Amino acid sequence: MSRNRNNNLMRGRPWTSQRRLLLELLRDAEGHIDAKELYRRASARDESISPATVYRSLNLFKELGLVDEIRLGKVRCYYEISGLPEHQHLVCYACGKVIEFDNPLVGRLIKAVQRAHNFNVTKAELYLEGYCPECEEKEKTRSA
Amino acid sequence: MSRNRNNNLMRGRPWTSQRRLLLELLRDAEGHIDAKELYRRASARDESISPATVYRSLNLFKELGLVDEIRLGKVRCYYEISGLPEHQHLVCYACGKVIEFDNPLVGRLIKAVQRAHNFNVTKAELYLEGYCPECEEKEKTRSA
DNA sequence: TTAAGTGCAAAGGCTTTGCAGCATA
DNA sequence: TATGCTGCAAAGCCTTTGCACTTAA
Repeated sequence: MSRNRNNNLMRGRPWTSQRRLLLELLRDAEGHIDAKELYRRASARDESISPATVYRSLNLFKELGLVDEIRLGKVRCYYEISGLPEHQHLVCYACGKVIEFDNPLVGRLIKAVQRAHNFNVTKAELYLEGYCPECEEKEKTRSA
Repeated sequence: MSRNRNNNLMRGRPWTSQRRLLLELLRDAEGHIDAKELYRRASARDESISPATVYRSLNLFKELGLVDEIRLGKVRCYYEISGLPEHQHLVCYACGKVIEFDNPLVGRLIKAVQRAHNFNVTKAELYLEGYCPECEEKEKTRSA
């Protein structure tokens, strides 16, 4: 069963040990992880794996719709398994903390834009940046 | 007056010819422009300007809040003058076309998140990706 | 068996940095 | 005059690519 499922996932492409490992790590990551960190974790389990394979696999996974690419904060690129419950990102400009949130307005917004521009929207990413309560407090203290 | 205004913009930092040129080009760009393109346009007017200056200036402008950094499509980084009317981006995955739109729901969404997480939100970016009407049509034709 | 994937190392882009000279304030 | 900016060139990062070897199907 797992075999069939993975064949489907890969749409006929070879199901290699590297791909299995990378997909497993992406699943375990629960949230976003960047290519560098993914390579680091993969190396820990298979020390011969190369960065090239990580990048090639991520591009393949993206193409197959297995992962979504997300850009957060300082132009870093993160990946996460597709099909996780939709969520959006709120990033603290000062400390870099990332909060994932979800709000029903996002869905309504997507539908509205979809209708207005006749676009077939396949991906939505809302990125909010600002200061978290703690950093906001520090900021105030410092300027006072 | 222009002198005072620019001194304020720069918060005491020197108002150099390069910075003046770059800010002028950013203003003329009307929308987003990436560092590479900005360098190209700057070179046309001052052939001795260096990429290093462009990057250094963009970082400074960002720091001073004069421009916003925006990530679109294939992890490219764009800049635009702050304070333009807020707008969001809709990108066609197939042809790369970028549509800027605006929707009042965005404002409501920001306020809701702001309240829910007690964040001082300073920037909001909504990125929608999908297929524009033309590419959607081609896609259908091809698979039929 | 054979098409496809992998590791390695090198090349490519974009961005940052060190340094000596130059310009703004 | 004295910070601070600039150009240049080199270094740094991250990502992609060419090639010979290996592996899944």
